[in-house]
Amino acid sequence: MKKTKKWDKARLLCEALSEEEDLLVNEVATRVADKWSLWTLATLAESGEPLRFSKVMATVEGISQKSLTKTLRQLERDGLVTRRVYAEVPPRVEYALTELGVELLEHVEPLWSWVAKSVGDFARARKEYDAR
Amino acid sequence: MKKTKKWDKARLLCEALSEEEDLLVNEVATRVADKWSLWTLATLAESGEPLRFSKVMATVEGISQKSLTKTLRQLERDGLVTRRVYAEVPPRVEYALTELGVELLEHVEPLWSWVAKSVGDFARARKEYDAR
DNA sequence: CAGTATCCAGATCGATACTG
DNA sequence: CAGTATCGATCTGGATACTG
Repeated sequence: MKKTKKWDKARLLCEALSEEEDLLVNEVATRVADKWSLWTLATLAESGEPLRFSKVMATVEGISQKSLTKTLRQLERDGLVTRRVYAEVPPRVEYALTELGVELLEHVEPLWSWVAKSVGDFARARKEYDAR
Repeated sequence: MKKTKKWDKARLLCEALSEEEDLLVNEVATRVADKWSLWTLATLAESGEPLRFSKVMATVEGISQKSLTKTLRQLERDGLVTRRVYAEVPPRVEYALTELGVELLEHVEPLWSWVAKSVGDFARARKEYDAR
C-alpha cells in the first residue's frame, strides 16, 4: 500500500498545534459532523439573509427547541454565525452566517459530496460485513 | 450575503438520498469527526502496511482497549479497514486501510487542514464571545 | 417569540477483570 | 495477544412546562 502524502500534510499541521488548539480543532470537527449544526448552517446559507429563530426551527425538521438553541449558541461561540437581538415586542432574534461560516461550508462540501456519492460503496461494505 | 453555490450542490446530492442512505451518510460523517476513528485511520495510513492491534493501540495514545476495538469494528463495518486474523498462538490480528479508507482520508485532509489553519480565527471568536 | 428550567431514558466511555 | 464482559460515572437529547 502506498502512503498518503496528502494526509501527512494534515498530520504536520496538527502536530504544530498546542494542546488547547488541538481541542479546539476537535470541537470544530464535531460541528462539522453534527447533523443539526450542519443543517442549521446550510439553512442559513441557502436563505442568503438573516433568519429568525422560529424560521430556522421550521426549516430544520425534527430539531427540538432545546437542541436548536444549543446548536446556535455553539455556532455563535465558534464564530460561524451571528446573533442579533432586536428590542421589540414580541422579541425578534436573527441569525446569519459569518464569513468564517461560509468558508467552513465551502470546505465541508467536497467531503460531504464524496461521502454522498460513495454511499453505495458504504452500503455494500455494510451488507457484506453484516452477512457474516 | 451571497449564496454559496457549492453548498447547493451538496444539498442536491443529499436530497437524492433515501432515508436509509441519509442515515448512513451521517454515520460516516460521524467517523470523520471522531477523534479516535480518524487517528486510527491516519495511523494505518502512515504505516503503509498492516498493523497489529497492539501496535495501533500503542500509536493512538490515550485510547482504551474497549474504544479501539469498537472503533476498528466500525471502520471495518464501513469498509474502511480490513481485519485479518492469523491462526497462531498467540493470536495475531492485522488491520489495514482499504482503498475506500485511503480515499476517505484524502477527502478529509483539505477540510482538516483548513480547520487547523483557521484555528486562530476560531480561538479569537471564542475569546470574544466568552468575554461578554 | 425566543428562549430557560427540569426531568428522565438511553447512549457512551474509562477502568477493571476475565478468557480462547 | 486480542479481545469480551461488566460496572459506574458522565453526557446527550427529547418532552414538557414555564417566562421576559
